[in-house]
Amino acid sequence: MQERAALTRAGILQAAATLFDRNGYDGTSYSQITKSAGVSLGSLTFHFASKAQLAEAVQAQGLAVAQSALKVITDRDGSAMEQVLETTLELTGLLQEDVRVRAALRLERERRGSGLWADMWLPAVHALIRRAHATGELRDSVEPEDVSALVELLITGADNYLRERCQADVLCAGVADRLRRLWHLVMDGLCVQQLGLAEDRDCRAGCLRAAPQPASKP
Amino acid sequence: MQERAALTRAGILQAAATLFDRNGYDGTSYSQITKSAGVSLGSLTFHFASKAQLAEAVQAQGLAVAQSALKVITDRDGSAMEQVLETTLELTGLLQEDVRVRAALRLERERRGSGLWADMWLPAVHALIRRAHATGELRDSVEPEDVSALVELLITGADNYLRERCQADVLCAGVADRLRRLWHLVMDGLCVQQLGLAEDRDCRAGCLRAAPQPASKP
Amino acid sequence: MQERAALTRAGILQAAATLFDRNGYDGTSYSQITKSAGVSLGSLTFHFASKAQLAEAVQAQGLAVAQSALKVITDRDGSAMEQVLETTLELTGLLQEDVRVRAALRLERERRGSGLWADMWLPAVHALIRRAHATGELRDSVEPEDVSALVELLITGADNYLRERCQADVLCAGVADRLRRLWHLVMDGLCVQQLGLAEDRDCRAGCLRAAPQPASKP
Amino acid sequence: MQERAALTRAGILQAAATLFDRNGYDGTSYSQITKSAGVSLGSLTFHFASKAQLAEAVQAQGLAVAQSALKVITDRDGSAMEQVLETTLELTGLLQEDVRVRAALRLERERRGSGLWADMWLPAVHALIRRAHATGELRDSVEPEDVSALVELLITGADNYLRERCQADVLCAGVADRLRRLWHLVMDGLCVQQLGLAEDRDCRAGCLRAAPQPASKP
DNA sequence: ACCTGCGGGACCTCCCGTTGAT
DNA sequence: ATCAACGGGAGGTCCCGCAGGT
Repeated sequence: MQERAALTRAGILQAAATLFDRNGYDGTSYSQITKSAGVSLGSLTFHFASKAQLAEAVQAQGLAVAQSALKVITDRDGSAMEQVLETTLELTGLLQEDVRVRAALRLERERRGSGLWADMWLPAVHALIRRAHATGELRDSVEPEDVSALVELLITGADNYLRERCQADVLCAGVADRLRRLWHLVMDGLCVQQLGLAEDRDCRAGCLRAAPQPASKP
Repeated sequence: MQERAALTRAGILQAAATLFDRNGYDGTSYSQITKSAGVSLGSLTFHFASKAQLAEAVQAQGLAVAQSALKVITDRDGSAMEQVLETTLELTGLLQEDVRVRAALRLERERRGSGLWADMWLPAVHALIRRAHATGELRDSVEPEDVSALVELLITGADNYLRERCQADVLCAGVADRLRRLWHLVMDGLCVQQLGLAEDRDCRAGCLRAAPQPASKP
Repeated sequence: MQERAALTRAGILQAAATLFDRNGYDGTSYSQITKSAGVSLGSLTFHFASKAQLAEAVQAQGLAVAQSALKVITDRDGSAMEQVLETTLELTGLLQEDVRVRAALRLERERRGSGLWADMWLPAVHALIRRAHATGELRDSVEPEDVSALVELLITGADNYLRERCQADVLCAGVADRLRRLWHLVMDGLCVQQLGLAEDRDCRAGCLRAAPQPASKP
Repeated sequence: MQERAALTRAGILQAAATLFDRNGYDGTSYSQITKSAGVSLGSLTFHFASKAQLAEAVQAQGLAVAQSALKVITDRDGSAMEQVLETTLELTGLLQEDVRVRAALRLERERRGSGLWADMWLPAVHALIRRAHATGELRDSVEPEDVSALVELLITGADNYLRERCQADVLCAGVADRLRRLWHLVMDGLCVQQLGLAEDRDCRAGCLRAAPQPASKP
């Protein structure tokens, strides 16, 4: 009966992620989660000994989801800055579509949780940027450290931007388009020559069409 | 005896702003506030009937502080984009120094508070940007609406960036410098020619040296 | 400025009586009273040092009102049982019309207040009943003590009956008529021969037509 | 472990009934109840989500107790008015002995609780009275509706009468006797011929001897 | 004498995250 | 994996002083 347990666990995680994303850590109670996941309180505490552990599991799940999505990008070829652009687009796409990722980011912000989120993708992006700097893709006056910081800052800004504009589980194509344009704006401002995103490898095109994540019970 | 009341009220607001900024709305309790402000619970509820009202007062105060600070900038002359740059620098400076402003922004994000923060400064900035676009200060490929959105997004991103790096009431000159560089990075990317900020009118230079706001009791 | 004080005091008493009657002692708060009476909280505590004292004043006022109304009846002539009947009618009339009396009775029930209400009218009624017993107006099998108890019980029952049926400050003629019939029913059951109430001395006829008491602010 | 839960629940109900009966709804606090029932506050809120729900449960319990006690009477034979008399005696007996019934009645009076108490027994009594009227048991001048109203009024009056005279959980035989005499007084006044209550079916005789309900912890 | 603004805590209802017995 | 029980606060109301003005 290991499968049923895993299913229950996943249901709890999904419900918890949805609620944490919407109401935050303090704003989410056990009773809300049990109600939304359709499990008993005992079942919940069996799988997750405490609320903090549950939050950590939600964070870990969100990070894992994002990490595997990013891996696809870094495995492709392309100029360094193009990869940076694609990474940021992928992250904002995830932030828009996947409650698990959104919840992970929100939880990390609300609980003093030693930068796991940034550690996941910033090092790779920073390496790319350094490479871009070395190969002359960036303008001379630009410091690599500043670019990394700027990207990080823009990602968190985009998260809040999405949070204000979009209801939970409602995709807003307009906002997505705007963010995509903003990314190009910033990137082009930083680069010597303009970036173009090849259509055939635009991973986010698919993401913006459908929501592949499992639906949560209301 | 109006003065004592005003003093008490201000003390409560200051303590509440500090705590709201640090721990958020849900994370701040009446007892914490009373302890920090050194007043009784009865006094607190006399001035602010409910926690929500207190939060609104804190928000209003923060907005007022920011608004008056911004007014100084828009009254000066300078090119449109220079004023935009100064405005963003001023806002990030306030976000770094003044708990009241930080608290106001955080509270608005945590409570569905109908965008008062953005309404305070975005319209003016948007007008400046449109003017810059009309006078050819911006690159041709840049849409004014996108620039406004980008600035908004960067401001909220900067807020979170500061929140992670800096403790409350601790000035981090390094972070301030970095943000200043980032602003120039983005602005220069958007503009036809590079912006320079005249030293003699750099309002933020003073802000980054000292914290003029009243200290709160620990 | 004694007059203004008396006026304030009276206003407070009126408001308090209305609220005590409607919501009971525990269900009525200082803030409700001050709001309804249009006075400040300090003014209230100046006139009545504590809530208990205020309640006692309301009780005393209600008793005084009832007492003076009853005095008119006992000064008239008529058979003993006729006077008992008129007294009960008068009391139920007061209970229906006058919040001050209603409040006094309710407060006495809710606070262990040593039977002042009953002491006001029961002795006189008991004396009348003994006289009726002695003069043969009552049936032989009837004990005077039992009749007194019955009347007392019926009065309190009538109070509750009115409280359920009638909204505050709304006169319900139907209920009044019914109570009058009930009184005759019981009295006639106790007496050797039927009682008739002479029209020209029926004090309650007037009471049931109009509400002579001062109106309270809502 | 359903039994322990049921036991705890019953204990809470018993303690709550005792306190509600003595101090009323507003006058009874959670801490009093937990102390008296010997359970923790969490346990209380587990069984009854709110004070209002607890009050409703106490009311429902009291009504159920009274209803089952009345069922015995209506299943016996006897003249209509005899059954009315027995019903009233039974009700006053319950009001004297059983805190659960007393609490139910008091709670209904204090909280605007849509006449469940009266609905429980008044319809049956009213039917009996109509039958008595049809079969000529009542005097001609008596309206059935008035008799029903009179009985209802007397019951609530008796409740208050008992409340003033008797301490909680203290049986006062004298008062019980007096009430019994009063009932005969009123009934005989209404009827053509005197009622007698056969000794062998006097249900209240047993009630006045012992208190069968479970004792509460002080 | 009369009134007010302000402040002080104790207490109440109830929800929360958590743990034992089974 | 569950039912039941546990306390610890949470926000909020309440009744009431007390200094100061008129």
